[in-house]
Amino acid sequence: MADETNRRPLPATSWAVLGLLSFGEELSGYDLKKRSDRSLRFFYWSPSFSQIYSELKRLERAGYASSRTVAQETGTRDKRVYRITGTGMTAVREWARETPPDPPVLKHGPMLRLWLGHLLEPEQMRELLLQQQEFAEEMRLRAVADKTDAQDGPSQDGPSSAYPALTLKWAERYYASERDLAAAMLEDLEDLEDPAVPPTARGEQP
Amino acid sequence: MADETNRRPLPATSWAVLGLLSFGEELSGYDLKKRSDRSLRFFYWSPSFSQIYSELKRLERAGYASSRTVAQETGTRDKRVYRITGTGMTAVREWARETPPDPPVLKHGPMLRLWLGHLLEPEQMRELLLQQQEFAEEMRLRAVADKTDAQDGPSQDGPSSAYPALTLKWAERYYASERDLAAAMLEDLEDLEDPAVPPTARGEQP
DNA sequence: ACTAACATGTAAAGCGTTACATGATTTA
DNA sequence: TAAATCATGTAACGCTTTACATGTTAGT
Repeated sequence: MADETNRRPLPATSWAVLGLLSFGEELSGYDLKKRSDRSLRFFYWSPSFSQIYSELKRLERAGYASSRTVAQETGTRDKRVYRITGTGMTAVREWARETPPDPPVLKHGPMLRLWLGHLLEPEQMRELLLQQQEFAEEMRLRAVADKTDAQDGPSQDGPSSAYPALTLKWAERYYASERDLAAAMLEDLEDLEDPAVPPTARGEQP
Repeated sequence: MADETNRRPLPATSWAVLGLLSFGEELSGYDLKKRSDRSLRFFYWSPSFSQIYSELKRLERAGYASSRTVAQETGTRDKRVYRITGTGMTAVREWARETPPDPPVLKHGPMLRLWLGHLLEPEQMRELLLQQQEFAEEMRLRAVADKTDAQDGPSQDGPSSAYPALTLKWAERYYASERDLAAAMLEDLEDLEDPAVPPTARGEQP
């Protein structure tokens, strides 16, 4: 039963978790965290285990998900699995359609350091940018891997995995760009430290 | 005097605010919020007024900043202005040099909606992407404007504004890419909805 | 037998926002 | 003289993480 005492709108994270369930599968908190790391992670952040567990409780309280315990074979262990309800499908659909998204937020730690370049040695700035390139390339490769995973296992009925695949394609390009942006800034940095060759003198006019 | 009872490491936001002070100016909380909106905002998020005020108190308690009240002319109004201390400069320099940055975090609300494309109408997805393009272009233009502002007003002594300008240049490219990524996804979406012309048949072979 | 990974949570604490309160200054 | 902006905070609240607690399963 839905507990309708909570009239406050749910935070985006709740909808993200309910979104993971909206593909129709019955999943445990642990499963949801893994799915989250392979999808949400690339364009939204992936919530911690403990938050996923508490979001699931909230969703159940709201009537948007139902749970049951599953006992495995002979062991006494029981795991709790969640499934989206009809009410939940209606609610998440309405949220996705009607609630205008907040502007994207970027928290870019490395760029924060580079902004404080007057406190760093040039070598440290280069190091930061190289690490950033590596990170971006690694994320890009993971997005590619998860995209092919999602396409190879189209599973059964459920909704098409076309849109998740589309966002992973977006992520692939996003991290490629992130990688190239680091490379470009590396060049800008060299121009700055070597004023003998001003940037306008490179690659202009034959 | 520094209150050394607090041994916990400061959160990144504290360093960001101290970073704003590390350029040497004496600034009020209000000033800092404005600076933040014109620099940090593009690659890190801009904290709220109330958080800036509480961060300033924490920085003063830690001995990293000092404040004094300034009375304007005849009015009884007094404003509090902050300046970084020597200890503060040392601390923020060490933080920037020694503390490895967390990986960049992106919270992309529009992409979260698009990932749930099976809950939306195609027209709504197009609308989301168009708004995203607009947003990205607006941010890009603001970064350009703030970059020229920063270069035109090199002010007096202080550290060079070269590194802030560099990060604004990065932001300019970042938001240009964000804009183009939305356009690319718009095309992918059309390919998806019109399977008569598969994507591989566009622009390949003569 | 031991270790790593699986699995499910609770508790405490801090981060960060929104709403609220207050008052001065400037502009229309 | 009314409204908008400048300016400085406090209080309440909720989001989110880290640390902790507990036990199972699978591999070596």
